Amino acid sequence: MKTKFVPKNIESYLYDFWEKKKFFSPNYKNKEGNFCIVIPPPNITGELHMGHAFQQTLMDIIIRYQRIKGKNTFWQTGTDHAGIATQVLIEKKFFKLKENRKENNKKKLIKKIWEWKKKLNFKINNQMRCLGNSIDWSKERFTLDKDMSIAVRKSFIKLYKNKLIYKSKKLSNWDVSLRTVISDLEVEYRQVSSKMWNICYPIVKDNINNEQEFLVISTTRPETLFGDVAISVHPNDIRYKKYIGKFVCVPLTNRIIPIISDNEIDVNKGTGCVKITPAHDFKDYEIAKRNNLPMINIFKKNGKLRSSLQFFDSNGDQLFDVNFFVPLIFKNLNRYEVRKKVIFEINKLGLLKEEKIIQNVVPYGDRTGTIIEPMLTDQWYLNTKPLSILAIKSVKKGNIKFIPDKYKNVFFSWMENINDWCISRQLWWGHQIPVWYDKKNNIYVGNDENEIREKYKISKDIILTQEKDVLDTWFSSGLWCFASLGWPKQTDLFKNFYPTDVLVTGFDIIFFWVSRMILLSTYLVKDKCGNSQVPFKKVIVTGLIRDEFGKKMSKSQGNVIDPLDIIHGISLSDLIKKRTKFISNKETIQSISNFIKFNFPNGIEAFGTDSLRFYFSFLSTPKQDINWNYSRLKFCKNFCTKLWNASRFVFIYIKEININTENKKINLSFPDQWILIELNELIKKYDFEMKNYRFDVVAQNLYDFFWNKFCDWYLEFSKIIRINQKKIELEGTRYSLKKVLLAILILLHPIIPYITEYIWKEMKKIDSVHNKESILEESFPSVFSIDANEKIIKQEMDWFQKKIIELRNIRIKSHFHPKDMVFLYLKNIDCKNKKYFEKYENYLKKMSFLEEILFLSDEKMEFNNKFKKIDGAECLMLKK
RNA sequence: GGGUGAUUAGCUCAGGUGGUAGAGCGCCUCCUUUACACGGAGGAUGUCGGCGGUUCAAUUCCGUCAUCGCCCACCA
Repeated sequence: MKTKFVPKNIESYLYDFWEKKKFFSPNYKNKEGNFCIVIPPPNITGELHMGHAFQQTLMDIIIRYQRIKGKNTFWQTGTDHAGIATQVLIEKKFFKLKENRKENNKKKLIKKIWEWKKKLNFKINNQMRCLGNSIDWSKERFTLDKDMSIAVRKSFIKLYKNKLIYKSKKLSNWDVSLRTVISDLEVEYRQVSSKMWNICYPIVKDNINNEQEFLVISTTRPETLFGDVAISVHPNDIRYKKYIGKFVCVPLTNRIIPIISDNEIDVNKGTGCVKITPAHDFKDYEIAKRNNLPMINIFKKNGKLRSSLQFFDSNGDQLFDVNFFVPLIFKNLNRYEVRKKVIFEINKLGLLKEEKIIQNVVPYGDRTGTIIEPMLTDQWYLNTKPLSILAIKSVKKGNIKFIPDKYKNVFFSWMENINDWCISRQLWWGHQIPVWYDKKNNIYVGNDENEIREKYKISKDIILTQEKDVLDTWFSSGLWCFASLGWPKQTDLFKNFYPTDVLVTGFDIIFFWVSRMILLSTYLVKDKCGNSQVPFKKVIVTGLIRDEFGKKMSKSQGNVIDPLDIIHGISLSDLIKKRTKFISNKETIQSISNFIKFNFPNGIEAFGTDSLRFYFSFLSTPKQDINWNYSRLKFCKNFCTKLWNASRFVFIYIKEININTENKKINLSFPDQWILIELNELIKKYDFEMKNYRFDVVAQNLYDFFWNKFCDWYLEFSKIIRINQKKIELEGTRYSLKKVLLAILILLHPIIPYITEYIWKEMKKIDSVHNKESILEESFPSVFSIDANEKIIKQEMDWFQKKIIELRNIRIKSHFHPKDMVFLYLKNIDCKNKKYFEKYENYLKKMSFLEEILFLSDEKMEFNNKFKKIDGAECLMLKK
């Protein structure tokens, strides 16, 4: 073994070795049962970030642990097509925004995305290999695979047949830049300061001679006045009660609309008068439905004002288009230009009462960052309420457990207040909805056109066209747990590994993904008895890794830490380039470069995968936010180095004392017994904490045992035994060293696979007793039975270690060099302690560099107050 | 507004079922000793956010306040 531990020298070839030998494939011979994890499929939009690396490491730790425990393990991998995110990315990257989304571009774009997918998939898989993920690559899947499509269609058809999927015209979240609808979850509300205007609406006089009166409404969106259908006040608002039932004239458009009352109006907000724009506001939409008001759509799909307004009744049925309500000057303007102009014109008319700045909350599309426009559109919905009952039940019954438990309540509160899920998207990249229309817009749902024609006996003369919309990407992701295993086919994988055991994911996608998987799985997948199947038995919810200062890592902040850079290292100049790549502001670039130059003057050193993985296991506390911490990462690398060096020592020892200790009754000395007792305790704790998924505690326990017990004490004992050269002792120590090191390697292997495999192989070279090829074939270390009173051994070791520390202290206080040979005088020591001193004299002398231990009674020697106290005895150290 | 989490050594964080506070880094002193200076030996440092309560005993349980965070809802 080389004297220096260099991660890159061992990591790359070991992964190839594992892969070639197919160690990661399911091995149905194992008797301890099956164990499966499906990966949360990374989006093909980009390479893996620290969060992925973190979560995947935890998954790999679990998988490797279960494998060593004798389970037949399988880790399903794959990637997600990530509908919106990917299409946005490719449109931006390769197509000019203006020419996109024309039907003749569709093929080009899809082709480009597939090329991109291939490239990214390669990169992502390579990263996963670097991380040491024990994945069976032959089973890799993609959410747009043909088999996935089968599962998607099967699910859609079943849900449609059972009347849980329906098409409807409703107010939906419209992203004008993407020109698609998005679901409630994809809307992100941001606190912003915006302008609020008070506008006068003239009340229609019931008598020509009456004075002109006005109702003043408050609005942040004056451009929507073209879609006003009423003014509403609270029925008990004494200020406005008298106007209820009268009419106002909408400024600029000269439409007459009624003044109505509604209990939902808040008298304290704005002026207490609300303009009702049902086609562009969710609350107004509800008010319109309650009060049987019409709805007016005023925007085109790109957010520009329509020249002819679309009128609908309160059920969403289109009534007529009217083209004389919008003045020519507003034609073809986008919503913000309209807003500006409306205010300008209204002011000109003297109808603008007030303008002020307020703090309010505005909905944005989470992928595009554009303000969402509520619009009346035809969309496909999944009625989630009936499904949620099954989902809630399976979690309540404990068939699915959340870890940490608190997330259960997050899940319940969302499930109990769930709204119908809008599953259609006006995009190209995704699963096209399996619905066909004839000329009369009759709907046919099925696997393909031929099947439908046959089933409904539709002649070839009738043209059928497929629904152009695709499904929300989360619809297919929601099937991932079972569809990736082969469902609806009863494949070996599905039969053996479903329901899956553990899902490791972040709290940020509990609603997007975890909940939807539970919803769809419990409804769609049943066991032989017809009981709902859960997609996974446990969900481990991890925290989010932030930078050293607790800030979210983001490209625009220039604070992203790339897991590969930690593994392989990166030079200063490359690091600066990488972190400033997505930033345009020169000052920001400068400050980021300065920060990097100051903190990483030599770039980032190569820590290697194992160090990173050991570090990750320390980070896996049940916290919501996890701060990056270089000093701990460094410590983790030091740990690997220590393991390397300690192993080297053990090998030197084993080689030198070449006694065969196999199949032989071994006499264990005091330190041997002690370290094996400690190892037993470690094994028990390790198992317990692994089952609790407290990898931080596992790592801490392993560290503590290995460093503080094995290296600091046991190896020191072994050196003394080596000096003593007593054959019986040497045998015992050689045996124990081997047993303990092997156990440590196996226990550490799930966390730090490379270095443990490497050392294991080295160990095999020196002292081979079996024909296993890899540490992956080792079994979990069993607890050793010790032929001694464990309690007494531990007590005496405790006494011994305390004594050594006391002696070291006396040495330091007496200003002796650590290796000076000294005489130790003990005066008036009690019997019990004297017994121990005599019993462990040899170890004490060697470990503390004592020439002699001398027991004195009172009279023989005066210590002149220079003595220190040990166990009540006076103690003096003198140089030879 | 509803929910939820956090507050422990200078920094980053552990502390299942209450019983004299732990780790890593950092700091101070000493040591290049034949596995390791990415090391060894020794040391300093905490009224465990504030205030109340339960208890023989509370960092741990309950209440309350303060500060910070997250999630959900919300374009008047």
